[in-house]
Amino acid sequence: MNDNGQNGEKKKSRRPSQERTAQRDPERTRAAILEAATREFAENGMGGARVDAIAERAGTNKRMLYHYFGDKEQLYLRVLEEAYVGIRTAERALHIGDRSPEEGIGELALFTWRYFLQHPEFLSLLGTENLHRARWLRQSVRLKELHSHLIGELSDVLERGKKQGVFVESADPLHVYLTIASLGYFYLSNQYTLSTIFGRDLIEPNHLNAWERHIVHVTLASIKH
Amino acid sequence: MNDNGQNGEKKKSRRPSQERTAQRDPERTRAAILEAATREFAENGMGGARVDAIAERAGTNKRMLYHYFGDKEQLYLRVLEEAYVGIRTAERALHIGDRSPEEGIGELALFTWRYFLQHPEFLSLLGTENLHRARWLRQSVRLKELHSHLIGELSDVLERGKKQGVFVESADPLHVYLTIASLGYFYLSNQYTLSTIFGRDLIEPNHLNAWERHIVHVTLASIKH
DNA sequence: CCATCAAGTAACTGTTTAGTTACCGGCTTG
DNA sequence: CAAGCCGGTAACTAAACAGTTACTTGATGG
Repeated sequence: MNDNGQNGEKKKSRRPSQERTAQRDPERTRAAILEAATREFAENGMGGARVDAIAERAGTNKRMLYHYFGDKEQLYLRVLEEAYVGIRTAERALHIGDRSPEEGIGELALFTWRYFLQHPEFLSLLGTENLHRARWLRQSVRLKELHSHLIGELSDVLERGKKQGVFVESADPLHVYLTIASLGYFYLSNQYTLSTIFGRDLIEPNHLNAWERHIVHVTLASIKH
Repeated sequence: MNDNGQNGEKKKSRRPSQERTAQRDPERTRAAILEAATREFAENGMGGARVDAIAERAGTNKRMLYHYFGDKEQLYLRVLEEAYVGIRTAERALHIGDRSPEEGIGELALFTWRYFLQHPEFLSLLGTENLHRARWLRQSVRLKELHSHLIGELSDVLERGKKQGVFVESADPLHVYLTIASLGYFYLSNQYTLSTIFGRDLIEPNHLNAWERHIVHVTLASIKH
């Protein structure tokens, strides 16, 4: 079908594509690259991730990657942004203000823990971004407004609890969120070194459940009267 | 050029007992490589660290690096091991059992927080090692015995507190340590993304002090009656 | 004073990597 | 149906990389 000497002029003829497989689907290709990049960056960090590996995982090639995302750094930022959008979107659906203050905080703690547990790639991306001192996140314009909602809603719940006399006056919304996130993040993201040095498999279901209860307990114990 | 003349020193002392001109200094070179590697790995991770950069930072060259440490991976493991030895050694000097149970736990929490604060490279190395699922740490033979002392001593303090009725029966030594470490680790290692998304400079001294107090408060609140 | 050996230097090598270029072919539209 | 745009392929390139080799320097003991 493809005749190399079609007009006799030797242009650098390459190997003809023999098996024409998939139909064209820009949206699918783009999404596949993003997902493959998420896995590759999460597993290997920014320095360890390979552009070739991403293209291969996505079932496409580097040309498309550069076409859709510019370069490795822009692709990485895109991955990071999507990861943040993912957790903040799920968080909004919680509506922690609909319950009693105590239940609301417990609910947020449970949600955060379980989200971390189900999205190890998010934790990993955070680790990588912090290794680089938020070099790429700081350039993001999309993410300024994304996080204020969380603190606002949490602040309301705490105020309500204080008025009802169940929470101490000193309870601070950022501190409460950092407490919840700390306990989940460290346990999961450092599970490999921790399991190694303490000789206990932290990912075992019983330990996981015990730690989930512990997070809720610690969070509430630190702000309750 | 520099002829000392005297060769009357016929003691078979292989080492020149004093006053080495320091042109050549194996011990110093070795230490310089280890320190340079610690910084390079902490700043760039395993995948991002460059062997050339380590040699240059150490004021030497790659030949010496490979001569003393074998290859990049062995050097990295060495750096990681030294980091663990550093914190566990400092920890032992605390003797948390010498005080009342409550003071002992508070002391451990304060120490851990301040050690993390003063050794950001340790946190960074932990992050890198966990990204790779403890691939190198698991191969280490030196580190099996290093950590049991911590849990043992902590366990004693908790038992004493339970007998005195100040701590709840459910208090678990590993959970207590993980709580302390979580709160310190997450705040510091994720300070860059956190400061960016929440618009607050977490490394500012007032915030740092507030978090230090918070860690002690949370830790004790979670185990006290 | 010279043989030896360890400390140290610098240029080199084969491979890997991010990013580019040359080319292909289906689809739309004038 | 020709023109050309757009999704897609694969080979290519310059630079960066981990690791090696050939060599120099200087202290020490015989």
